[in-house]
Amino acid sequence: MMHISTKGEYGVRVMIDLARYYNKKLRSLTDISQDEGLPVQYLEQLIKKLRDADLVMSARGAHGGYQLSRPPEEIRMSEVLSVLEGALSPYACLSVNGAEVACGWDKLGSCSTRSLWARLQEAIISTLESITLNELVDSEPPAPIRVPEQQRNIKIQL
Amino acid sequence: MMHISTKGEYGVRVMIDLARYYNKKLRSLTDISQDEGLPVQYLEQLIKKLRDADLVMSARGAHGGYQLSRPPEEIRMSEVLSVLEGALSPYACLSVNGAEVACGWDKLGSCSTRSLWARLQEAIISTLESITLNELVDSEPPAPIRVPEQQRNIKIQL
DNA sequence: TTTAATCCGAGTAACTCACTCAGAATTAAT
DNA sequence: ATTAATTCTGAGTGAGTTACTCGGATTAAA
Repeated sequence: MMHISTKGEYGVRVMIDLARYYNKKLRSLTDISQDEGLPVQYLEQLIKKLRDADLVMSARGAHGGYQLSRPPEEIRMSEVLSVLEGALSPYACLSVNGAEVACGWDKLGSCSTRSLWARLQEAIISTLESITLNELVDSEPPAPIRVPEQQRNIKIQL
Repeated sequence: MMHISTKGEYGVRVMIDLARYYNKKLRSLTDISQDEGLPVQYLEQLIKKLRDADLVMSARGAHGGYQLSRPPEEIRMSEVLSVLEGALSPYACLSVNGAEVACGWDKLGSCSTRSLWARLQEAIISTLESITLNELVDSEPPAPIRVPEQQRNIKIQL
């Protein structure tokens, strides 16, 4: 359970990549995809979300690319992940901003599991809010890697 | 993201139901499903996992049913949910018991996101370990409810 | 004008989810 | 002994999600 999808994983990787080059140069998706070993066309979808949420800025045309809209220390992982993966809530009863959504049970006054999900959500959100992008950036940009095709999409069952 | 499935949700509800009747009587699945408003045949699948994990015991035949194997205060939600939903890890790099699984990136020494998922996992597991089943049980068994069919499976998008 | 890039919408194979269906095995009550 | 109530087991399924790909339009530097 509770696994994050490649949207979140790849998106965070992209953000870390951009943080390494913050205030240095624009990064094109082809560069990012080569250095991080991720499929370009899939990244296009992800970075659209990041741009719509104003976490990154883009420049079109030749020698275009992306850069962070804000310094890495002002970008919290809660923001990044909620943009990429949707609400950080483990259950429909609860939403990110505190607004509540009705479900069949709580209308009938019997949502015994609610406090469980509420506490879990609180834990998830507060940890993700406490981590900023610059904490995940190692000073040196590592050498470009190539991940073999077969080693993607690994999942643990039980 | 981070949403739990109905396996987890229903399974926790079943455990809460059984906790209410702990040391009182056996509960049949048809009773549970009627009182909680959940589909019987789906519960059969879920409770099999709970039984295999020795969280509940069963008695077959007429007037059979289920009961908790241990008192509710000795059952942690981390146990229940990992049985129902699989590992509580947000990413394949990390597993519940601390044993590590290789992924394409960390073998190449470039798993920049690892510490993020590690901290998230730590938060999730420690909160779920801190909550025992009896904390979720309200003293009085509530009146049986009937959840209208349409109101299941509600999900928030973004 | 060529080339390199972002943008955009659609399509898709594989998988997961949330169940249902059919029936066998076991036990209590009659 | 028969019936009824229950747990057990395995298989199937429609809808949705995931993790992509494909084809092309748009923009801008060289």
